[in-house]
Amino acid sequence: MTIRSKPIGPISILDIAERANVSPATVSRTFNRPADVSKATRERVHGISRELGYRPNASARTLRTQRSRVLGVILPTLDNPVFAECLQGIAQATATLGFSIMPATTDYQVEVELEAVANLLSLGVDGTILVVSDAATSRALELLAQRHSPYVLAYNRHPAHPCVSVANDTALDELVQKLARLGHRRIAMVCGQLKASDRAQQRHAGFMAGMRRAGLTPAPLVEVPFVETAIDDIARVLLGPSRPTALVCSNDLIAIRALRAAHVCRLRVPNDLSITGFDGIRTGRDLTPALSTIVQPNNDIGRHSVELLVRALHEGRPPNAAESISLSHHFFRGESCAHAPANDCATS
Amino acid sequence: MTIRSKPIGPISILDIAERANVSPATVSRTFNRPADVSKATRERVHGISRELGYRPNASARTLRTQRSRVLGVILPTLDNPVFAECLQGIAQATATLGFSIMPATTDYQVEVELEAVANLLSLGVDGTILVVSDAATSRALELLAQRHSPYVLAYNRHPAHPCVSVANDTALDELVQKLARLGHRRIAMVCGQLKASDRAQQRHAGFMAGMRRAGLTPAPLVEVPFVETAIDDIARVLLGPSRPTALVCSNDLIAIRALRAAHVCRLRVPNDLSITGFDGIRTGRDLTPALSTIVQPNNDIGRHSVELLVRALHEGRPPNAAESISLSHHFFRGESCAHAPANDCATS
DNA sequence: CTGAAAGCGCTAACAC
DNA sequence: GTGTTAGCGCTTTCAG
Repeated sequence: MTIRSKPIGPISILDIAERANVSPATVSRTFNRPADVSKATRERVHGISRELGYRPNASARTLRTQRSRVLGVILPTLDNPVFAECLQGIAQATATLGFSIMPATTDYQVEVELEAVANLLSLGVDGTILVVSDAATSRALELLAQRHSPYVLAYNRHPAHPCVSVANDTALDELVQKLARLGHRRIAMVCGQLKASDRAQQRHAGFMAGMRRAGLTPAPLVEVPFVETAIDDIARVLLGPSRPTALVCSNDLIAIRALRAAHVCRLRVPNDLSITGFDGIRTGRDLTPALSTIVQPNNDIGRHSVELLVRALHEGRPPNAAESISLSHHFFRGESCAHAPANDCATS
Repeated sequence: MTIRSKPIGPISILDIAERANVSPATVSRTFNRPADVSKATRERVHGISRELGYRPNASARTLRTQRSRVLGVILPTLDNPVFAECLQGIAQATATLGFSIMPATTDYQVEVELEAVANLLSLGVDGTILVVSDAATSRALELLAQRHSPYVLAYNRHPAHPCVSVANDTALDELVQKLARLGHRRIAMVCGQLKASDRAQQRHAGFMAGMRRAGLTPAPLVEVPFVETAIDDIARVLLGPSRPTALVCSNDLIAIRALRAAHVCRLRVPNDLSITGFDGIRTGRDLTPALSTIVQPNNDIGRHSVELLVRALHEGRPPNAAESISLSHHFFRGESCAHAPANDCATS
């Protein structure tokens, strides 16, 4: 039960060295290259260390070696389960590999992204995993590059950077084809602030391409800037003229609010209206109707980001764009998506 | 657009000192006690630092001062939005106060809690915010105490420790009274593994007290150990003999699955069955039916934990149990909760 | 108001 | 296989 009552002040390598009758260097070796130490001393040192609960001081080690075994993580917000699930994956993978993480959230503000990177740099992280608003114009990435600090983008997808992501555009194109095959003709896309997210832009581009390919005219884009008003904004569209038969939402949080908006408007989902999301957050599967969505492996996106970054670090180099990982997505057809209503189903 | 192309290797205090024609000590003072430096040199030093993008090396500073301005955070999992929302609050508050965080997740395993604390200690955190399985028996807390490392518990509620939490037991007692007033007689509680969470135990205790106070006999406790089987487990109860008219769930994630279970069993919520949760996660409000739940201020729990901890640190002492903060909860009556079905409503 | 010097705890040459 | 030594970048007495 008790953990040992000996040590009061922080224990240092010198304390261990003294008690083990060896030099501090040998203690250091015992931890860093156990093979270079005789079995006898190794066991003695380990024994004493365990007894006193000694762990090498990370700051001193970092200062000396210039490596911290800490990864910075920059995310828009943890209030969106997508990023929380991803961070969970990052936390698990880093723990396995003996790394720690220092996360910061930006609330989608680019100035905060830059500040966060500067901060992480001074904290001495070995590398950074980040989700930026727009990879093409990010000053945060610029700073990282200028400082030659290794990084991996998660969710963002850009040919000039190492990224772990899914094919946002393809996914939406495919989705539109599926909806078209279900008889939908009036399909509207709903998204948050387009300029705050390159993913949303890519998804929108895929949507437009898909509509074109299906020979359909897209309904006007519905932008819902704030969560507070999202339900009202969507309801307004649903009550307007020539209401869509399908709402394609740029993420699951919006899709869930669209579900609510449909309810408010007394529309049945999926009988009167089909709704789809994007992200595959866990909760979506437990909803009624179960949310149809393009599932991306959020935990794995985190995991792979860590693995890609750490692999490069071990090889003493930054990850590069050519190593980008494209993870596969899939469409989960939940109950929120079905055939277009009969009277709307102009199967030409 | 460009961020400056000068510096290649990491810039140190010496570089700044040289260019500013002052000693390193003066540069240090400029950052740490600006008042002790003449306005002229201060501005010169700041100018050059900004120009070169210099930021003091955190490891060196930590090693020297024995303070890192980093807080450790230990949470069960980020897959539960409760903790993700809380971490968001922690991240925001720490950023405001000039601290950084190092989170770790435990997946509710006590050995992992202990390991995480040991790890954070060697990383030199100034303090730790944690959610443990059981505050009364936590070895992680024991280690923290033995090392005199400041900490604050979030969500846990125990008289011997500094905690930021809500009155779990009271909340459930009150809830039961509300349900009784709505005519419910057969009320069952549903929770995860009781032994993995002292909150769940407290909520259960409050439930039992409330039932007693209302003169009701509680239906057998429904324990749903795994998320994978939760819906089936709950459905089984709903299909069994003398089905409850109300399901009181120990958290929102379980409540959402209970909603699903009701649907599977072709029960209408709230007409045939009332369901309540606990936590007040954001998504609950957007569901249909909107989830009735005991709302706790997750973001604020994080914020206050940080503030309590940092205040104590500034005063050079650990937070103590007497400073514990009890935040207020409230019952949000969403559409998932209503009067008991008429035929079951034995208003004596 | 500013400088010189010591040292936080650790690791990595380099000797032995 | 082990010890000696220097120094990572910074802050902090202590002088001046």
